[in-house]
Amino acid sequence: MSRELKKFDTIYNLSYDGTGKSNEALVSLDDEQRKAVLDEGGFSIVIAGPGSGKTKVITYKIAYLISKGIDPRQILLVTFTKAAANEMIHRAQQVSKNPLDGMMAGTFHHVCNYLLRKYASLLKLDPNFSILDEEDSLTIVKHAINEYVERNEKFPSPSVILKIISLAANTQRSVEQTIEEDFIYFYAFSDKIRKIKDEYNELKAEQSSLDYDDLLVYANDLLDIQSVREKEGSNYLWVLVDEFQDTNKIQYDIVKKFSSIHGNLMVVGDDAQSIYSFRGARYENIIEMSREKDVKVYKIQTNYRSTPEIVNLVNAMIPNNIFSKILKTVKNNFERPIVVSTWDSLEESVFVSKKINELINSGISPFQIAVLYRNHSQSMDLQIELSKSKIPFTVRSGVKFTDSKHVKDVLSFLRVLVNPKDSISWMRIFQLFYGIGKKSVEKVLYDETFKREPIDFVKHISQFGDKYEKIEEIFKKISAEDKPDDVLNHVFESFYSDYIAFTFEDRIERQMDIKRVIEIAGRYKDINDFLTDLAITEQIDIDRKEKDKEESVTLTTVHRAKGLEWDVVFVISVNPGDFPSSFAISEGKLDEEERVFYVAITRAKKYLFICRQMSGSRTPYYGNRIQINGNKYDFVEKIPPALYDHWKIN
DNA sequence: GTCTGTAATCTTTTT
DNA sequence: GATTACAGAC
Repeated sequence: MSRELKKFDTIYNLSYDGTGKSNEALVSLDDEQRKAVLDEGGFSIVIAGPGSGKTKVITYKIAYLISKGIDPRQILLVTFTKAAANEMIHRAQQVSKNPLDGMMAGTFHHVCNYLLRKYASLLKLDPNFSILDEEDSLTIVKHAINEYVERNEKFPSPSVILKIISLAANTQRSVEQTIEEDFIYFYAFSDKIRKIKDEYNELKAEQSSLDYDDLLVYANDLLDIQSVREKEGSNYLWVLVDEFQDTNKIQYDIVKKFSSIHGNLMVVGDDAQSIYSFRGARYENIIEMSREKDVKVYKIQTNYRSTPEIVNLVNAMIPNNIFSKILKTVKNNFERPIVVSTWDSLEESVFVSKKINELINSGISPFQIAVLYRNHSQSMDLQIELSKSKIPFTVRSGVKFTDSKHVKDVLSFLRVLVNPKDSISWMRIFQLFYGIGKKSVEKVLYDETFKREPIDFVKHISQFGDKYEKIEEIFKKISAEDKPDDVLNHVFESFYSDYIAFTFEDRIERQMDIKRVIEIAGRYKDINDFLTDLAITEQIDIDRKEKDKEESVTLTTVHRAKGLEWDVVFVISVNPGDFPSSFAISEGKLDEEERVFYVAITRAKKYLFICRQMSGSRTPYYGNRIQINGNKYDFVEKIPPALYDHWKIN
């Protein structure tokens, strides 16, 4: 492990202005934070409790490195979302007053995508590959299933198959091993599922398409090539990884390879906040790494976010406390968290909505209020209630805008232009035209000439019949070299606008959506850049302006609330079966649910309301309603009663 | 072969 | 509640 940095014995070296005279920046860090920032190299882990200034540590770390003369291009920052990366760069820039141009920062998917486009030829990949979302992947899996599974044969559903294939990739295990360890119930199907996976991979290769997992898998393979690892690895003198508790096996491997040359790696995370095990995340990565040789472990455990009352409750609920953390608090006493019991979901919605109204009237900004829930459907009643009360709200969970049919339809045109082999998109396009259904699509897709030169072929596709005329017309006017918004504009004006008007009830909204897509596309010169960003950047806000967001209450799943904070937080539907989910109860995966709950309650700065329904959980799908009284899966039962006030609403 | 209306099925979390 | 499968009309 090389130590490229000199040891610095004073804290005066980091400055706002880069002159080395002011120590203002470092003084604003506490002792725990400062130790982590001043770490001089090698492997280190920062165990960061919620609200302990983790972002601050990373941003100061970056500023510190830059003040030592390290080129921003020598730093690789991997974060959980693109938004987090942007935020950190922005703040690091403010601290250091130095531009951070050229710094590599983004999610694993961003970093891997970058590598793959750059070195595609080494893996015999088309650099213009499409990125498949879950729906696309599922479509292909279904095709693969048809190859091996008889009609009416009893078999796990396509989405389960995809889940198994995906988990296997993320944990770098074989399908058989994955089934044995995590899906034992499907043991009898192991052989067929492996065949389906092979077929699925072949189909993707034929279409030059990669799914989300492939981005990681191929990038990891790429870094196994010595020349690539050495070239990329020596680019990065420092590697920083945020939310390390949510990295999975393959991501951990990628990190190791990136830092294999210089050996300066700092990971930041909190094992108690690991909530992505369904895609292979292992908080054990932190523990494993902490046991490696020469690793330094820093703990930052002072909570700057929440009131002492909230921190007390949080401390009582820390899951799998391996590093025996206990949060310290710095804020003044305020109010105790409140457990609110209502009869059912409707009553709960009415309560939350009324309370929000009160809080807003007392001067709290709607922007500082959030409602968190375990799954999206739990927000439906509340959405209705908030609308009735005319309380503005923004929903972060649910179907992503870019997943809606109309948006995917128009994007398909862009996708086939850059990657003509993308038959998933061709299918979508063809079926938009009246009179073309599944059978016709197959006929075209299997046509030899089409297979060879799809784009040229569609310019004469009307020889297949009159119903193809419109397609021919459109493709004569658009090309891969055009700007993305020009292509979309043409598609929209020449037919898709009419298609919407003819097909959908909510035509105006959908047409507006497409216009907004075109507007966003206008920020890009290159079609592929635009498509890639849409595919792997978490949220493209489409229907709301920044100003609207500031004036509205946030509704979100706990998963999407990661890293965020609000003055007022309502956690709703904390009923056994809802939260923790019935799924987790039946699978015996309660520890992860506890961590999700922990993440939820640690988002609150001043007011925390934990809402539960006495009528029991509303998950009829899994059979019996689960009674709440005395239930061992009841989170509220686990909180010492002295730490909260109880309100009973009726 | 395609379109359309209705019945059946499934429902966690996300890049 | 949303997607999918199926049946029957064109």
